[in-house]
Amino acid sequence: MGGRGAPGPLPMSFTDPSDSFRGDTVAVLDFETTGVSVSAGDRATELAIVLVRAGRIVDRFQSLMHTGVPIPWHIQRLTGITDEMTASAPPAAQVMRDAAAFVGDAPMVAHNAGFDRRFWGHECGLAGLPDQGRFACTLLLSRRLYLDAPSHKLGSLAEHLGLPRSGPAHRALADTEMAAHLWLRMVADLQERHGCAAPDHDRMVQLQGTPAG
DNA sequence: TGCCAGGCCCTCTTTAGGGCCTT
Repeated sequence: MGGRGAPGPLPMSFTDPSDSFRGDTVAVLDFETTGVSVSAGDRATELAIVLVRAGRIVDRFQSLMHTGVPIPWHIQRLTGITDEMTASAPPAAQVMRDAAAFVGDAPMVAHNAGFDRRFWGHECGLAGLPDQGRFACTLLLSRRLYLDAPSHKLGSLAEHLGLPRSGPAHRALADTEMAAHLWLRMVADLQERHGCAAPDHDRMVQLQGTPAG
C-alpha cells in the first residue's frame, strides 16, 4: 500500500547509442537540520558535500553551521549534533557561501532530494545567494531500480546493496558518502543493465521521473 | 526541547486517502 509499492519499471528506454560519458562532476549533499519543515522555522545544523567524478569521490566538504535555532532533543539524539556544537560553528551564511563555491556549477544529488532542495534554497536565500541547484534524487531512482529492496531508506539501501559505510548514520558526511556510493552504484547498474555508456545527471533526472530542481 | 511539512506514488476508485522518506 502507499509508497511501499514500487512505481514500476523505468519509464523510458535506456539504450540511446549516442550516450557518452562526459566525465561530469556531480555534487552529492546531505543536510542535518533542526527538523523537517522550513516553513515551520527549521534550519540546517550541518552540511556535507562530496564531489563525484569519473566513478569516484574526488573531494569533500563538511561543516556544522550556526543559526541560533535550538535543536530539539529528539533531533539531538538522532544526529548527535547538540546546541553546544553548533554554537561554536561558523555562521550559516558563511557555510553556504563556502558550500556554493565548492559546488560551483555542478548538478546536485541527494537522497529524498526534495528535502535537501528545500533547505538548500532556503539557506541560500537567507545567505543572499542565488539558488541555482539542479537536483537528482537517489530515493526516486532507487524506487525504480531496486524493486526488491525491503526499504528505500538510505541506510537500508546501503545494507541491501552492500555499500560501504564511512561513519555514523545521521551525520552529514557519512550519509553523503553513503548517498554518493549509492549514486555510483545506480549509474553502474544502469550501464550494466542497458549495455550503454554511463548516464549523466540529466539522464538520471529523466529516469527518476521528476523534473530537475 | 516540535513528532511539525512537502512531495512522490500506490490503491481504491477519484480526485481522495495514506505510507514512505527526509531531520
